[in-house]
This record gives sequence, C-alpha cells and structure tokens, in this order.
Amino acid sequence: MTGYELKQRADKTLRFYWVSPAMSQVYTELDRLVGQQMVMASDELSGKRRTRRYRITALGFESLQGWLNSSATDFPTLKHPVALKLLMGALMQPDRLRSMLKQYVDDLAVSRADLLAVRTGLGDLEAFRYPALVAEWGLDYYDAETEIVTALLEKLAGLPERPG
Amino acid sequence: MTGYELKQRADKTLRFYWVSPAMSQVYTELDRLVGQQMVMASDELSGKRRTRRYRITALGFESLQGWLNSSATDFPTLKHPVALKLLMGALMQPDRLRSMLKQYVDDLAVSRADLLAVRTGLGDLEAFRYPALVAEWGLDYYDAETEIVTALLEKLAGLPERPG
DNA sequence: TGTAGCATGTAAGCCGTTACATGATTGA
DNA sequence: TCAATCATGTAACGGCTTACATGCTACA
Repeated sequence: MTGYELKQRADKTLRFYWVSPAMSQVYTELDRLVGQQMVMASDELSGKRRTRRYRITALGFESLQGWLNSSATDFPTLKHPVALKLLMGALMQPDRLRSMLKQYVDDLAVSRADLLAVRTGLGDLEAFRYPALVAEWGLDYYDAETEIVTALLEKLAGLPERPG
Repeated sequence: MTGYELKQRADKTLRFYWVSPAMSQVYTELDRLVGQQMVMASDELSGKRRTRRYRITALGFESLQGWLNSSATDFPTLKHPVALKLLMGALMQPDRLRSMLKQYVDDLAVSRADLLAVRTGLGDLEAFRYPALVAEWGLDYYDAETEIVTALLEKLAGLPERPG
C-alpha cells in the first residue's frame, strides 16, 4: 500500500481503537521501517506522478508475529472528556451538562453507524474473521456506552437541580 | 493541595478516564498555572521540610467554569492494545491469543475492584454526587467490557482452529 | 477552469515522558 | 539503620501534531 492509502485505512478503521496518525507521521514511520528492513518500497510511475508502494518484508512479518505472540499487552488507556467534565458537573449549568451528554449520545450513534459500515464491508469471509470480531466488539462497546449515558441522562432528569 | 497529593489523587481516580500525568508534569503545570494566576501557592515549613500548597484563585475558578460550560467536548480517544492485537489474531498462536484475552479479563477485574473502592469511599453525600456518577459509569463500563470479552473467548473456544 | 482528491514530504514545536538529582520523615 | 514514602524540581528526549511546501489528476 501507499502511505496515503495507509492513512485512509487508519482513518476508516484504526481510529476506533487507536489514534489515527497524522499523514506526516505515516511517511516518517514508513521511512524508519524501510531503514530497519521491516518494509520495502517500490516506486511506480503512472503518467508524471510517482507513487511509492510499500510491502512488508519477511523480517518485518517475523517481527510483527514475534511482537504479537511474545510481548505483554498493556491495559487500554482512555481519554474521556465527557467523563472528565461530568466529574465537575456541580460547576456546570444543568442544561449545558444535559446537552453535553445528549451530544455524546448522538456522536456515539454516528460512530456506531460508521463502524457498522466497516463490519458489513468485511462480510463473513474467513480471511476477515479477526477484523470482524474487533468490529463487533466495537459495536457492542458503543451499545453499552449509549445505554449507560442514556440511563445517566434519565437519572439527572429525575433530580433536576440539587434536591431537598 | 500539594503537587504530590495531586499526583496521588490522579493515580487513584483520574487514571480511570484520563492519563495520569507524571510527577514532573504536575509540578510544571502548577508553575504555569501560578504564572497565569489560575492558582496561588503558599509555602509551609514543618520541621526542615518545605511543602508548597496550591489553591485555585477566583480567576482560575471562573476559567474552569467557563471551559466546562462553553467549550465543545471532544469525543473520547482510546488506545486499546488488546483490540489492536486481536485484529491480527490470525498471526497469533491460538493459545497466546486466548491467554491475552484471559489476562485482559483479569486486569479488568482488578481495575473494577480499585474503582469500586473509590466509589464506596465517596459515599452518598450530595457533595460527591457527580464524582459518584462518574465512578458508577466506570463500573458499568468495566462490566460491559468484561461481558464482551468473555463472550469473545467463548466464541473463540467454539472454533478452536480454522474450521472447515 | 477550478476545486477536490491523490500523493509526498520537511520544519517547528507541543505535550508528556523517563532519567537524573536531592533531601526530609516515618516506621519496621 | 535502612527502606519506603513524602516532597520538589531540572534536563534530555521521544512521539506526534500542525503548518508549510509542492505538484499531479479527475471531474463537475
């Protein structure tokens, strides 16, 4: 794949469980990987445009497999601005707090729809079994989060201001 | 609070929905905030040890409130090494894949227990209403994640190697 | 013909980390 | 007495971003 294509792929799928890197980083990392003989590059000329296409080397593949099988797996890290603000909900205007949570529910629906399209696109081919499992995980995750925040909104509606 | 205490607080609670900053960053940020008149520092001498205690200023409080109420709230970002590896599950040894997922379920239980202790410590005081809501959210989140991964493990057990 | 998308890169800089450096206090 | 914890900071550096810079190609 080209650097450009890798970035598109990352924006489409990787972003659901990792940060999608900037274009510039994709190119720098590819250069680094070429230097380490993890990937090889080949230039293609079509018309006046040069396109550099990368493919993984045997060394790169072995390294990847070694990393997957041997290294410890870190616990996920989360940066959750909605939870962070809710923590200080007492300092927020009640309607602003509610609209933030409603907005989050809407955003979750958008993300879920995007991810569902990815899942559907994968089909039921054996070759995409694991990517499909990850996508399904993500869909379940969005469903759970949506349920939690919806219930939270109802809880807040029940006690509109400070009660008593 | 002192920088040291803030770091402890972050390690105990903030880490569940944000990255807990390094000690050094806590001190640098506090310095910056003092420079911006967002917080004020006062030195306390007890014996030979100097302890610098910080408190928020009126300006800092207003800024915080303004940020909470007016700014847009970003969608959460996640770095999920387990999902990342599962995506390439086809390149992993089946037992390594399974043990990774089992380990993750165990880690989730540990995190959940830590968070439950935080929730319990908050009690049902009105003053801690919002922190309590955030903690409960986290508990629900861990429960959902645990259920999803447990189901995933069963799905994988059902189809041990490539079927067909 | 002009704009969106394809395509590749460099430079500056921010955010946050680890490593380094120092010393007091408490309790086993 | 010695290890853990309290307590504060500086320096170097890594990872990643935004801004800058350039040019081709397809299509409305």
